[in-house]
Amino acid sequence: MVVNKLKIFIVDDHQILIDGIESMLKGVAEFEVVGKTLDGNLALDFLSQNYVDILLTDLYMPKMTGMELTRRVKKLFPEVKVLALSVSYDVSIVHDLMDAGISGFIIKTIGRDELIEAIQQIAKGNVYFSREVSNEILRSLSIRSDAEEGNYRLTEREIEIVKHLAQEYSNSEMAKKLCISERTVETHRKNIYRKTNTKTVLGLIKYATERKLI
Amino acid sequence: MVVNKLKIFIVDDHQILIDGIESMLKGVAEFEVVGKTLDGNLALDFLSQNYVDILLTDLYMPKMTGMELTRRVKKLFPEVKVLALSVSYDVSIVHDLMDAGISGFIIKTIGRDELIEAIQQIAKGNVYFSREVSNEILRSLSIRSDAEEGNYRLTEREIEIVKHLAQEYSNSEMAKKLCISERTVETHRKNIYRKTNTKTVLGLIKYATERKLI
DNA sequence: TGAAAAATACCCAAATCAGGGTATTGTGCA
DNA sequence: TGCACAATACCCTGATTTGGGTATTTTTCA
Repeated sequence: MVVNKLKIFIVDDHQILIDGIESMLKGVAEFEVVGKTLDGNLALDFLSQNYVDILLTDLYMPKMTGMELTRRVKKLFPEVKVLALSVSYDVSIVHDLMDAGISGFIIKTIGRDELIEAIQQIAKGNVYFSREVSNEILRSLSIRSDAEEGNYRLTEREIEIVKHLAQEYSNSEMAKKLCISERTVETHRKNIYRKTNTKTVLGLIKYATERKLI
Repeated sequence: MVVNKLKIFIVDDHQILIDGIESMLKGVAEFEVVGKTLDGNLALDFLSQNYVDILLTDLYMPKMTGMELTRRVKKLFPEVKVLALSVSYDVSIVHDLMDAGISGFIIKTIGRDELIEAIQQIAKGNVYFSREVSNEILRSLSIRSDAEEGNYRLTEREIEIVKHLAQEYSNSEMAKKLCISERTVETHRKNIYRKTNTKTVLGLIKYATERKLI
């Protein structure tokens, strides 16, 4: 009995990676690369005309990011499973990707066996994350709970203040720009320092940057 | 008359990229991929036993960086030409790479034609840089001259102060740590601000980070 | 060796920030 | 309707930073 092959479509703005992926998948009888493009829009065009099981996409692409592409694909063709491929494992993006409906996330240090395993897993309906990615997710969760046990979330206004601080505004400049009293700015700053457990602008900016608040 | 083929060796910790490169070079009659490894040390072993024209190496690799590999290769086998491949074009590294004896630097957005062109050029003894890389080099040169026309270089001591500032030391803490008077720290800070044309710690750290001073 | 640059140190005043309060108003949610 | 929270604002004090000087010693280099 001949099983239907898994139809795979590849999107990556790097030709070299498309070639690499294709080359890795070439020997696998159950896979079939049905198409590949350098650009998300062309991928959407293809999907509207052809059946595809798995979309393998890069995350960082100039015209349309992998995130954007995932959102559109899941909206228009929810049955297509999306596997993201990235050079780095930036955890902050993973949460958004999962919201977008991604099935897996692998990084480019991946070898042939892991790539095949990842595709097989998500074809079965499971999710697949590279070890490095899942470790990082766990780590970030622990950081987040640390931060939340001692402290609180910043309000929108407070984040606005942080952004201005990052742009080297002084209290009085911010007061003018935001049309509030300098006292108010001072209060926000105090509350921000207390909540984030920081003491200097630089420390705060580091905190905010690590947590992608700004 | 049959011309000798160009012998190419590939080093990259990503199997996927090795496959991609190999796949791109496959159709070119004048090239021959004589070997490939995931690790710089194995590349050195190979070079000691085999003739190679061009070594194509990734820059960011865990065990031995492309920079380190380039240095060793040029020391042991100066006739081998090295072409670096990188995801990003961090200019600060290019200068060091050229010191190390690199012949070219291409980024991974490269297509098949440009890859072939790059290899042909450096085989002839020319240097080859991706357009993005050479643009960035020119840009960084202009920044550098801007900085130098209005200002001066920071001294070693001043850079030490900047590093401490980046770690959120206060003047008095630095004075203690460095065993100097707080007045001295203040003076250094003033001089640093004047030279860098900044006014706050945050601005200074941004300045220093952009210029890779710290 | 002599000049220039770097590192050190001090004085002073103004500006800014940090940290401790309290209080009023509006908004959203239970 | 009332509570919680966010945003606003003010008071006060002490610490710290910024910015203007000058000056001495040590290092570096031509």
